[in-house]
Amino acid sequence: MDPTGLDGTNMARVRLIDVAELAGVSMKTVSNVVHNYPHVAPALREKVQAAIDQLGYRPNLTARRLATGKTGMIALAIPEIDHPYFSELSRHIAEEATRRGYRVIIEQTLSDPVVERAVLSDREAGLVDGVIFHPVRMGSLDIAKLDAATPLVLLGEAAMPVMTDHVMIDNVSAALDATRHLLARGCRRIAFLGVIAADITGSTNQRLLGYQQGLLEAGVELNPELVFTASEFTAEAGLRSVAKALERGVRFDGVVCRDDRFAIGALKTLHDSGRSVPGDVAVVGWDNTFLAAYTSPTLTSVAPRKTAIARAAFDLLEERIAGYRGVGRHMIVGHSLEVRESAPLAP
Amino acid sequence: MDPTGLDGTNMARVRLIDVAELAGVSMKTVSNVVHNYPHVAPALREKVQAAIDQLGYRPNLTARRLATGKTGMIALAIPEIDHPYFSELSRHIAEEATRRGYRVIIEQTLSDPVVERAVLSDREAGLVDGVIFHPVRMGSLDIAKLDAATPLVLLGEAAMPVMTDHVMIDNVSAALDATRHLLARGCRRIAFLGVIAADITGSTNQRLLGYQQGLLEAGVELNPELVFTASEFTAEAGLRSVAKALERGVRFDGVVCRDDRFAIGALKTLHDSGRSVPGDVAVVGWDNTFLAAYTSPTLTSVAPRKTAIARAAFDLLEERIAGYRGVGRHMIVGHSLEVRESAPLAP
DNA sequence: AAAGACGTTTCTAGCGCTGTACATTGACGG
DNA sequence: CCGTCAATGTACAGCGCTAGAAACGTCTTT
Repeated sequence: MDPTGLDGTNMARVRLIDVAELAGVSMKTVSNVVHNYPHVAPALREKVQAAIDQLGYRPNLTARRLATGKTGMIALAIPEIDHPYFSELSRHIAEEATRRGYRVIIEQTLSDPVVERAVLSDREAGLVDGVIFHPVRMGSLDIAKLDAATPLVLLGEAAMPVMTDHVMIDNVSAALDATRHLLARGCRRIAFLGVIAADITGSTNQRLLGYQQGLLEAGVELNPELVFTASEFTAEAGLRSVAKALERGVRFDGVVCRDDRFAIGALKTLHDSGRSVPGDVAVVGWDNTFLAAYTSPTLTSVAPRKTAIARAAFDLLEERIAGYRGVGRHMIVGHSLEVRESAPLAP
Repeated sequence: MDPTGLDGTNMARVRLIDVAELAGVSMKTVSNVVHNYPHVAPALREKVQAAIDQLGYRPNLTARRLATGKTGMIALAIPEIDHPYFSELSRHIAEEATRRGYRVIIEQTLSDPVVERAVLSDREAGLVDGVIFHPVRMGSLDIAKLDAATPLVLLGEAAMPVMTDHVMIDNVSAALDATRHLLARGCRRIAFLGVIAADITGSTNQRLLGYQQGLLEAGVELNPELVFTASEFTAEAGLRSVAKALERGVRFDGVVCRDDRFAIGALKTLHDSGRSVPGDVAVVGWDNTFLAAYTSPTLTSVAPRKTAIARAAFDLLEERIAGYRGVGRHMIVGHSLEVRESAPLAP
């Protein structure tokens, strides 16, 4: 390796000490200038700054981290980066992170329990100051067992260990809102899409609960045949699920979907089968991803306040980073129903 | 700070030396075990491993980085995380990264030149081993000027400095394919959506070029009125652009869209105005994001091979990381036309 | 039995930065 | 004229890990 960089292969990095020598001061003084420490004589500060500029010095963040013990990074662990809900959430998290001076490492778990476990183990590796994690397969117990020192905030409803901070929306009440909305339109045979056999996340159950509550309070009888099941969380599966129901001759005039992707699948089947939305069937989605605004018809959707989720998650995380060690806080973030064409306001 | 962790506030991290002491060996031996160095006596290895397990030791990655000079991280800088194309690309990059043992820091530039510049400066901060960057506002010159030591690979067509590696698809030929496809269906009045006034990226121009070539070779006259302009890169803007053309009475039987979002906007306007797709107008999108499969009708779309882009970018980046300092390589990645309902094969 | 040869383990100097402890200076009051 | 204090600077010991050099057996070889 040629530290002179003459051969262009290994331009030696400029270090603090190089700047110090050029400026004729100590490392600490340079460091003080870099950090805008107030008690540096103006003349010296100028001289040091000149040396920094001349050499093009940039502090080595890794070294800084080792010295300070802070990494300035947080990990965001989500099932899939390119799921619209998660990519939109990621964006809000990324923006909040920038605002608060953190960088974000994205970890894609693909809902793989092994990966989920690995993500949590990383907490201990000194890589990040904290982790925001949306678990799918790990339960409360699994998470509680890995009681690492690194702050952790959970998203979603899959697991809610007592000791861990948590941010979520009130799924029951949101599903209730969606169901009431359809009821107010006059729908009486309202379906729920969909239950998934292998679903370990609590979300679906809570949403189903809200849906049932809604029917109950309107005096509409629960009809098991109207609870559709799907094989997996994809638009395709939602499409098939609705198609099968239609084949079976199940009749319904409204659908609450646990997911925009299901809703998109539903819209497509309904459209392909010649039904009109919302004329024949009103459809409500969930997550209010940007897709909802561009389907035909546009999609009424339950809208979790993603910005608020990001902010709340960071609030909790930063308190943990600052040293809070108390019991887990469970934070409920607001939601609304974004009303569009697939289920407009009551006529 | 209480290193005993008795107060529960600052559980001391287990360090290499702690393990070494417990096992009664040197740090290096523990390190050898951790790294699976072959020449460690089985008995010792076992003893050390036991100590590691007992203490729950996990190496401090920051320290390792400082010692080795490798961070094992790469930065991915993209305009928007939640743009479907970029979120899908991110996923492929993330998976390729995992495969090759890297972690990914996501930087969202929001197409802000200041942020773009900052991202490139980070290259020098020793934070990452390399950067994969999809520039929008920075030109070749700007990028070339910041000749940092950290490896860089560019994506997209906005800037192509001679010295920098580059991965892209052949936009001209892809647009040509799309146009030919419509021509083969019998379309003769084919529109292009859309040109953006403030567009600094070369992509649109290249796509426009391919579109024009296609018309030319089919002997169809170019009609400036069929080149639609949009105010920004959103579905909404695409929608308005097509709506305005319809209002003006512009007639067309096909549209090549430079972007799936534009295509979605187009589909929506056409649908709302009572036109049938592909009956009255055939539509081709671009990027083949997952949206394309779930619109009604489904969307025929130019499909860059995102997996190949991710792989190529990493190939180039790893060569740079390994020490390659030659001129920039410009890698063309394949594409295809994913044919769906909005523009089916010729009847 | 001495000398190599080799496999195994220890020693230790960094990696670049931070922060504490300490030294120096000059201003100011008594 | 000395002591005190605040304002500035310097020196240097870590942060936890890596990796090359050196040391230490142990086993052959002569």
